[in-house]
Amino acid sequence: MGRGKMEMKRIENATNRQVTFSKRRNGLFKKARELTILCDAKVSILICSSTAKAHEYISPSTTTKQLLDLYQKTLRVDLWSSHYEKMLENLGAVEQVNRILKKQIRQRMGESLNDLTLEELTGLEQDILDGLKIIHECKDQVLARQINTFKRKVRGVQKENKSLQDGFIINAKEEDPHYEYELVDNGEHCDSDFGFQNEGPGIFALRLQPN
Amino acid sequence: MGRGKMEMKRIENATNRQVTFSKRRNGLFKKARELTILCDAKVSILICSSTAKAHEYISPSTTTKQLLDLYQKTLRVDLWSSHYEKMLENLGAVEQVNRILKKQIRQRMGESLNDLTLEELTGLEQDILDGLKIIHECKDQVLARQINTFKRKVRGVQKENKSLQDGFIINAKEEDPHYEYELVDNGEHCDSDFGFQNEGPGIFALRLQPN
DNA sequence: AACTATTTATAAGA
DNA sequence: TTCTTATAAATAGTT
Repeated sequence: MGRGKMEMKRIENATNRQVTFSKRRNGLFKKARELTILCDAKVSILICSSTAKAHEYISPSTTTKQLLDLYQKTLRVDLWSSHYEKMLENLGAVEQVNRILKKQIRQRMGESLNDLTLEELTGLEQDILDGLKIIHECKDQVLARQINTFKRKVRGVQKENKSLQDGFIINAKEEDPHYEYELVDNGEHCDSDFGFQNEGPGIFALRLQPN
Repeated sequence: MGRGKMEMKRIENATNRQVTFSKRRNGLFKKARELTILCDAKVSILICSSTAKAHEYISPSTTTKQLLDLYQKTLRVDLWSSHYEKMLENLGAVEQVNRILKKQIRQRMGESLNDLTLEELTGLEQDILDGLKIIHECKDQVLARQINTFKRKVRGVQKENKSLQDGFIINAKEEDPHYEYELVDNGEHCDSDFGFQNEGPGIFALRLQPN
């Protein structure tokens, strides 16, 4: 139908193929629409073009899913089951992992210990001690960092004070030559809450909740 | 296309409707077949006629299910969702829990600590110490129980020995009246592997594996 | 996207 | 259903 008979084989020219696809897809959908109206049928068309694009026609007043259900029912096929099974399997596996993880945490929190042997308890204890050691080291590092930061800050402030003092002392000396000695401070025994300013009283993210 | 223009509305005569349905269904399938060949596309057509009969066209070298999957993927719809929405949600939630649990365990093992504040580290440490304390208590209880069991056993054996000794001593005294003092033992400093007989060298069930 | 020469689909009738 | 055939519709190639 057109200027010359078409040979029934793949159109090699990609542009022509794309154009023909568009035209014929529209034609197909039109035919489907007509069938729907004239014959009171329900039609679903799914097309994936060679460029992997999806196209769909579905009769009004129905859905692809409805039609699929009807189709499965009358042709006695089951398109869902493999999906369903896969997902169930997946869920089961994840839940299993979950149970194991929860038990590990419970045991690390001192629950569900009754069914452990002495050797298992000793192993658990050792694991916890290992972790604790690393956490201690980490904490020490954090503390050391914060102390250094604080020291730097103090040194900065001291320097600033010194400058101010120098100016001040020049003035003070004129009135009282002993004034400068009362301002000396080595800055090491400060009880400031260094570094904690922004951490607030929030809930500790890592406090474990048994469940 | 035929003798006279068709009005686009349901054909009321049931026979005519059925005949037209047959013809047009074949026409539609033929068009689908041509589209498949000419344009290298994959086409699926599902039709449910007004008499609730199902009819299907599917491009060769594919299946309805394959095409549905492809279609869903490219159009980002999920036909299964109404079936599996809950399950998916469920899976997502369980996976989320899983991730959190894994992170907690990792942190208790001394990993992933870099993003913790000093307060969080301190909280984590305290949690671990709390758990450890309970585990120590539990271990002590297990030990105490095993020692008691052992003591009972020893006492039983001692009693038995005593009976045997009594018989033996009666015989021994006749030859050497000092013999009985060399057998006295309070049973407290035994280094037996009491209670470990059935636990073998197996892997400790609770040694945590990171990841 | 629009045109048009042709092919194709199909409605009605047999 | 299938065949025939007049006619409507679809569309390949072109612009």
